[in-house]
Amino acid sequence: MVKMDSTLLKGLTLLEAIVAEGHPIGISALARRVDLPKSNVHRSISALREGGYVNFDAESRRYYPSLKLAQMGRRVNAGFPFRMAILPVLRELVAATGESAHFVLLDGDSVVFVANARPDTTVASVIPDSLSLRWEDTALGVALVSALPPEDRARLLARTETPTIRDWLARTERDGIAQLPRHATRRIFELAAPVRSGWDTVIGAIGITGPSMRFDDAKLPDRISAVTSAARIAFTAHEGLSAGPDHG
Amino acid sequence: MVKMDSTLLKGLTLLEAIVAEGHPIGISALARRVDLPKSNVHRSISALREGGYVNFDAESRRYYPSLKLAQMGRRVNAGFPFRMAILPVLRELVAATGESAHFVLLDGDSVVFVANARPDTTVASVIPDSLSLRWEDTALGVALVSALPPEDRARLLARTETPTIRDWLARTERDGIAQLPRHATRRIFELAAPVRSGWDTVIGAIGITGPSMRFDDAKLPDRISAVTSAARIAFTAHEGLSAGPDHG
DNA sequence: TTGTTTTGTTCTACTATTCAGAACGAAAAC
DNA sequence: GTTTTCGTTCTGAATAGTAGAACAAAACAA
Repeated sequence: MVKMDSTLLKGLTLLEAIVAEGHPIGISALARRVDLPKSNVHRSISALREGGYVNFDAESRRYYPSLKLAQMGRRVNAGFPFRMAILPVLRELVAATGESAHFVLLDGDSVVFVANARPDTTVASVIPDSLSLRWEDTALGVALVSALPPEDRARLLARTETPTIRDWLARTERDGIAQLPRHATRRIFELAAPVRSGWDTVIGAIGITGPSMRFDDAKLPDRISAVTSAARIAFTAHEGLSAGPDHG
Repeated sequence: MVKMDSTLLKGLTLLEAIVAEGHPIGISALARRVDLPKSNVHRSISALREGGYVNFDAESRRYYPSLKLAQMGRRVNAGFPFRMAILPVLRELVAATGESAHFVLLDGDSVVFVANARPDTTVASVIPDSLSLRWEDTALGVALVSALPPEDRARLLARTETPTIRDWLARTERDGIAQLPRHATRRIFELAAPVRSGWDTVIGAIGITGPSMRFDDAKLPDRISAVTSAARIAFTAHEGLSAGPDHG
């Protein structure tokens, strides 16, 4: 076993617990949640406070996360290696199709929108960076999962209740592209393909979205080829990058 | 002096350094940056890795932040007490003016967009949550700074090079509202007022933005009164909340 | 190639820090 | 008024982090 700072790990777990709580929480409740002595939590939280990661509501004597994490999160996303590499590809996809382009990564049961590019023209629906969506709720997610190794795909499938998802997955695997002419709740269409690294492991998905009214059968072949070619060049053009995150 | 986990604090500083770097970085460079022994950094970074906060690029043997922080950041922002309290006020402002409404907090030399609301209609420019902008680049920031205690304002002014900013600040202080008919780079107008707590300390700024073409002198008085009244009710309506973050 | 420097990683004895439970007054709840 | 829960401080004992040396593997220079 590798040596490491257990104190640091415990503190981070504590921070996660505070974040997960979603509202200000007191020492005792927190100690119960993470199963640690009160005095211990009290000391650790002092460090988090000193570091500026949590605020203290003096009136209710409760702790809640400060905005520091939110700002660090933005920086992380902005400088994420994948993002830097993928952005030019997305811009090209926007130029080719005139629609918004997106790149997503899998994280647990969700897809995270790591990078987005949109046309200069006015758009109705905007996807913010690092938005997290259930994979089965978007073509990007379906495209990604369709290309996963069987065991991983099975594990994800076991946890979903969407009845038609298996058909959609099968169609996507056959065509190499996930199509969604009209999103269930948002009035948009989606077109997405998995992105593979040089060794054929899936690392994400790339795709475009736009108003459903622009889901035109005549334009479809061109758009499909634009998306698939974007997926192809996505990482062959940037081989210098590593195989990806080793977590998640 | 209060007792606290110094290991945790050191680890967080390390994490901050990795995030600040903006690109993958090795152990030695990192150790130099934070002025700590290599072996020390190595051990701490193992914990960060175990926690899923940093990834390891095996090829270059360099470390970079994972997307975990980005996702935690989103959660933090979504559940931030200020945000919850201010959102209804913003929605009302949107209803009254038909333009996008925003609430910002000061953080260092920047304003952070903590909460945003926008009309149902299509909008060209969208401000994402927790966007960070230099205060002098937006009317929201000018409104906030104009209401700061003299010493704080002077400190911020000393660090800016924008020549016309003093005039703008003076006008804002006189009128109680910051106006910007046309943004320097983006084609929008801005209208903003400082938000004070019950004890007359500034805690943020509230305002609206929209296309410059809609900066109509006839509508201006109504919009100004809408913004100022929103600033007034912003925190009298939510006295239950504490005075705010104790950091920043 | 060869030699030199820098890198990431492991090991160690020393020491400082965290641990866990008890104890406390102050609020809340009953 | 009593009991429970709360946040906080205090301990000795035990553990975990410290800093420097040592190492092989890369990267660099000549």
